[in-house]
Amino acid sequence: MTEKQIKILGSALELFAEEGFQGTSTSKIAKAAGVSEGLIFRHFKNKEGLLNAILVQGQSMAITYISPLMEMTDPKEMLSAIISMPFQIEETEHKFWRLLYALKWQQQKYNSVSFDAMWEKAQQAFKDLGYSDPKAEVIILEMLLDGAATVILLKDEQFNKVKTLNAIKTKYNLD
Amino acid sequence: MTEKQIKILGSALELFAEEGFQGTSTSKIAKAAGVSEGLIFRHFKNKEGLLNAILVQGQSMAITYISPLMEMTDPKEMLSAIISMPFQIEETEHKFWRLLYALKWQQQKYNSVSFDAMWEKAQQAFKDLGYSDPKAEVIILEMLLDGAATVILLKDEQFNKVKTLNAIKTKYNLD
Amino acid sequence: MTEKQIKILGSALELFAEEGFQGTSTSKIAKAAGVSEGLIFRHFKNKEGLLNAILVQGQSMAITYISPLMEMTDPKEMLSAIISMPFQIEETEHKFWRLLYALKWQQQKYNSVSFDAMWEKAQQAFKDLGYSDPKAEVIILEMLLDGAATVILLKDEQFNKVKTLNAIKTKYNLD
Amino acid sequence: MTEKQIKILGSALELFAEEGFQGTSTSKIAKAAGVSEGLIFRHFKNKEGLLNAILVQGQSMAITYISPLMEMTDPKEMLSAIISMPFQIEETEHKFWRLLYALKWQQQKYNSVSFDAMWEKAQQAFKDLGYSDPKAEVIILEMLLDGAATVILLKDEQFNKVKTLNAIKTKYNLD
DNA sequence: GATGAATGAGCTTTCATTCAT
DNA sequence: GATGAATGAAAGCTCATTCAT
Repeated sequence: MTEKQIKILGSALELFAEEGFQGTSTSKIAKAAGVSEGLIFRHFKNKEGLLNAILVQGQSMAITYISPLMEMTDPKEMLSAIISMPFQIEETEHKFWRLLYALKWQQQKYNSVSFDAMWEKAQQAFKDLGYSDPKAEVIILEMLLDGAATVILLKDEQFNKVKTLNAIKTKYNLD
Repeated sequence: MTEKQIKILGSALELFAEEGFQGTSTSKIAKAAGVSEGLIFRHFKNKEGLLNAILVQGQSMAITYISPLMEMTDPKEMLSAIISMPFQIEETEHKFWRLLYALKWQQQKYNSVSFDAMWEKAQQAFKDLGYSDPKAEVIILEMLLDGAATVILLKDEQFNKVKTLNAIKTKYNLD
Repeated sequence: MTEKQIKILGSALELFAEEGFQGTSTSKIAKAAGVSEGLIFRHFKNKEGLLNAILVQGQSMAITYISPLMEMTDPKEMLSAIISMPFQIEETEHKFWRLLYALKWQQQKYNSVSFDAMWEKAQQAFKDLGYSDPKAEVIILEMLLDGAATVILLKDEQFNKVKTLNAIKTKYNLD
Repeated sequence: MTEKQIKILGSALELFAEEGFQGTSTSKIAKAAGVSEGLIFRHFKNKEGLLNAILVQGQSMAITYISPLMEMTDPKEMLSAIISMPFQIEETEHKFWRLLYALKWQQQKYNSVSFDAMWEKAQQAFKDLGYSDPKAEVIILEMLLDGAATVILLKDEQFNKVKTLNAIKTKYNLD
């Protein structure tokens, strides 16, 4: 990837996250990246191709997150790690997740990042810990973390992250 | 409101919810409503005016939901009612909430529907029930219900709503 | 058809005929027609839709030419009329035929105007006149008239039309 | 000429003939030739330079056709040879002639291949054979052969070439 | 000689909006 | 109130061409 390609991807991510995919024009992206508009299409074919490139990039980042979880053996440790995830989104990745969460509502085609395997393991963990309905438990945890991510991505710093995370962990007897 | 105005609002809501505000053209709305494109602008001035009209309409509907909660005195009953809310979104309102949730990500200006008063009461309820950190408790419940609504609005019927609702209520000792 | 639609069709025909379909930009057409560029698309959907509209218009004109031939009973009269056709293209229709002949080479999809029925009758006429191979005779006549039209449309007035027409008629014993 | 230059010329001819000069992009040519786009411009300066190179190439081929005719002394033999020309277009040259015929309609600047000298000789031949109006006779023959070439180049094999050629020769008492 | 990144102008098309009727 | 013709700006995208390597 050339320097300009990286610049384009960066500017596009930023703008897509802030103003939406449809709300961002390719000319705006080009200007923000300091690049001719044509170059976007030469490298990514489409506006959608540009989006896909961002998504692919993010996906490999997401895998970096999930894979260590998949190798944990202690159920408590694993659940704790899962729960911590949304609370540990780094500044640099913030934009990507904001985009991904926004896209969920726009079209069903953008489910690129899949956590299915992780939830499977979580269900096993709940079973190991003696929960009576592990399946329901996973659904509830999914909801909770989805909501947590939403709040963190949209109104970060309007609440105490550490305290909230600990409170959740306490609910699951993980501290 | 004339019949045509209602038709416009209905088609707009449907399309905005499905394809996004920016992703929906006024001509598409006009066609769907069986109305000339000019009429939209005569009645609602703007595309944004159309969105606002939908939002206002929805807000009064939302109030219908919240106000009975505000008059409940029993904390358990109230919390139970709050928790049930996302699980009871009716078919007819589905579109509206989908739009509202999607808009959250697009721009910060669309926070039209506010539940602040409700959460205030919820905090009091948690305090009454002897929770040690009612504030954190409210935040967690907000997250959980936001996540529940998300899942319900996006992949409805891929899980057992009744069972999940009951499981949550059990967690809060509400059954 | 509104006045502006007619203007668009007229300018488009002129430009397409002179500079080719691909060689003519919609903005040029709009400017020539004294019309906003958007209007072209509102009325004709596409650049290709515009071309089709021209072709349809021309087709009905062509039928005006052919239908009287179809009712002639005297074979000599009919052949004479067919042969005269390319030599009688009027100034106003010149542009249309130039476009049609140019399009033949571009894509095979533009065979809109069909003379099949006419050639069928011509074959019968040759048979009636005792020609030994009417089928070949028709093919040759088709070639000759196609070539005549080409020359007339491309380098009009570089030769004596009346004299040439008469010479051809003489060849077929039609004078 | 390097191998790549030949490849470029070949692909360009093919595409120009099939989709027109304006309808063919340089990038398409480059791709078809398996060559970088820049190379086209290094070798031929322009898209138009590329066309000219093709035309020059074709012209020398055309001369190969015409020059033997110019040395014939027997008028009948010569006319017979002229008439045969369009019916003997070889597979390999098909593309070139298609392009040349298409270009006639696009712009007047592309009259590269000239047969003037040949028609001059044809006129003399008609005179020698006692035709009353050799000039008109030449014009008619030009038309006929132009039409023949058109039909052959556009809808080859939809008719019997040999039979048609013979029928024409018979008309001119050349068999 | 050859590549491929990069450009900028121009292309077709869409879209929100206005206005005469 | 309602239509539909009309606009002009901006959108996404293509294309011939240049240039550093």
